[in-house]
Formats: sequence, structure tokens, C-alpha cells
Amino acid sequence: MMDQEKLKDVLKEKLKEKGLKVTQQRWVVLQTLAENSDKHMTAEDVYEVVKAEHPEIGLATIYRALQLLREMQLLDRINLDEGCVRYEIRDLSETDTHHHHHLICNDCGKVIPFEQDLLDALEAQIERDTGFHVLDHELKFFGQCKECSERGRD
Amino acid sequence: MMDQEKLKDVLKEKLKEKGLKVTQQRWVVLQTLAENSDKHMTAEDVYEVVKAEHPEIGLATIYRALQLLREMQLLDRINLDEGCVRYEIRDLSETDTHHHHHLICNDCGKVIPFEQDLLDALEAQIERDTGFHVLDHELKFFGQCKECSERGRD
DNA sequence: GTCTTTGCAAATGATTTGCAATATA
DNA sequence: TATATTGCAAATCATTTGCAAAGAC
Repeated sequence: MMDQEKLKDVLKEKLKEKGLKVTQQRWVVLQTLAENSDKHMTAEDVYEVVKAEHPEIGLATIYRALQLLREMQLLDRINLDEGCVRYEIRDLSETDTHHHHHLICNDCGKVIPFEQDLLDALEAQIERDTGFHVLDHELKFFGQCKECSERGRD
Repeated sequence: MMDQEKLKDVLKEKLKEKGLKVTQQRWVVLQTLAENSDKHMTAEDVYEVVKAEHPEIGLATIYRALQLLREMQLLDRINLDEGCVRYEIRDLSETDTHHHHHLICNDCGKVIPFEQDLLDALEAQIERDTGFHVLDHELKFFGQCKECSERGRD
């Protein structure tokens, strides 16, 4: 929580750049994602949390804030094919082409972040072979997490 | 098109395994995906193509067939975050844990398949480091295709 | 004060589902 | 003939949008 100030400054700066306003709703949404950086929240999840302190904030506003914060690269979006989309706050130190992937447990649905940059060589090869200029990538691993595979062994 | 017979046999066999019936609609949907294996079709795309020859087939049936064919591992599904999902026929020779990825052009939206199995080493490392047992993975590269990057250079 | 943003309710759009009629084995 | 399947229309459900009222700078 020590980074609240820094985070708010980043938000202010990015909004000002585009001539947009720092509203309480945008700050609350960003804060909620920051406080739940271990989770991957849907718009509805954020709405439920926010509602406790700010019952006046509407779901449409949450959607608009999430979209905006994502455009400002403050959030990442992950799509687990559940019929909705999840958001997570981006580490302030990550670069534009961040490389942070996910391990998704087929059994319990847990999403584990995984840091890895081994794809650089692969990207170079793709450019060489196909002429496709890679700007970003998304990598998801599906399987069984440690806990679920241990539970399954009983 | 020489593989029509083989494909139909595979369909028959997989359906019989589950006590399901070979209907004209299921066969037509599978055939459509086979004839358009270079494209990545949405349910609506399939519906439009099918309608020409079989105007009586409804969209709901297309959805049900696509879902079923996917459960039988005859199709793969790709989600490009467009708000809908695309399907492509799976190569009959691919194994259960197939590894076929996509290069997605940010400019023209083209989707280029890409064969690569370099992730095996990475999967082994994940299992070692985290205890997560990887069963499958999905890898998407975003960027600019050859044509678009050449066009952009003018 | 001006221009952006919000809250609400209504609209959208892909996908799913209930059910009576129909086709497959 | 018995059971699975289809077609249609209605239902879902996440997300978006129009618009008048409220808020930020």
C-alpha cells in the first residue's frame, strides 16, 4: 500500500496527457485492482468490491474505467474463454512489451502468473521465416496446478 | 478434397463412440470448415456459407454442431478478442496436444498459422519450478504481417 | 463556465435454450 | 419405433451506448 501515492501520480499524469480528468471513480477502480493484484477480476468482481464503499458508482462506469485504464497501459486484460474478461494491474516497472504469462488450472480455475522471456529467440525466428513483425505475444498454459494434482493422487 | 471419405469416416466413428447420430447438418458444418481450412470462421461465417446450399439449417444448429465437433477434437477454437470465437479444422494427423499457433496482424486482421514446438523445454521448466503440470498451451503473436509492413513503408 | 464524465436504463450482439416437430439408427 | 436432433423463437448475459444531470479543472 506504500505505492498508493506513486500510483495516483501515474494515473494523474497519464490522464492529463490526454486531457482527461481524474475522477474518483477511475481512481477507485484502479485502487481496487491494485489491492487485488493477486486476483484476476472481472468487471462484475470490481463492481461488487467497489459497491461496498461507493454504492453510487454504476457498472457502466466500471466498464468505462477499465477500458480507459487499459488503453493507458495501467491494466492488462486476460481472456480465459469464460464468456467474460478479467483485468489485472500492470506492474509499474514493466515495459510496453511486457512478457508475463499465465498458468491456468483446468481443475480449480486458478490463474498463476509466470515470468518468462524465452520467446525472444522464437520471435526473431518468426520474423526471419515469415516476415511477420512481432510486437507482442500472449501465452497461456493449461493444466493442473500443484495442489490439484496432489489432491488427485489420493 | 480427396480426404472427404476419410473425414466422414472419422466423424462417423467419433459420433458412434458416444452414441450420437451422423446428421446432414453436422457433416455439412465439418465439410465447410474443411473446405475453408485456410480461413478461421465464426459461427456466422459458417452459417452464411451453409445457407447457400442448405437454407433450412438454422444458426442454432451451427452453434451446436461447432460445439460438438470441438468436443470431439475435430475442431480448434481461437479467440481473438473480437467478441466472437473462430473455428478451424484440426489436422487429422495432429496429436491431442497439438502445437500450432497464430500470428495475428494488428493492421489487416489476418491470422497466419505457425508451427512450432519450441515450448517443450519451457513446459519442462515450469513443471520443475512451480509444480504445475502443463497439458496444453496457447500462443498468439501480435504484430504486423509482411504485406502490411511493406505497405506501411511507402 | 466549459467540457468531460457519470448513472441509469435501454440497446446490442454473440451464444444458448425450451420445446414441438423431424430425422437417424 | 425409440432416441437424438433440429428449427424456431425467446431467453441469457456480458458489454456498450444515449442522454440528461453532475463533476472536474
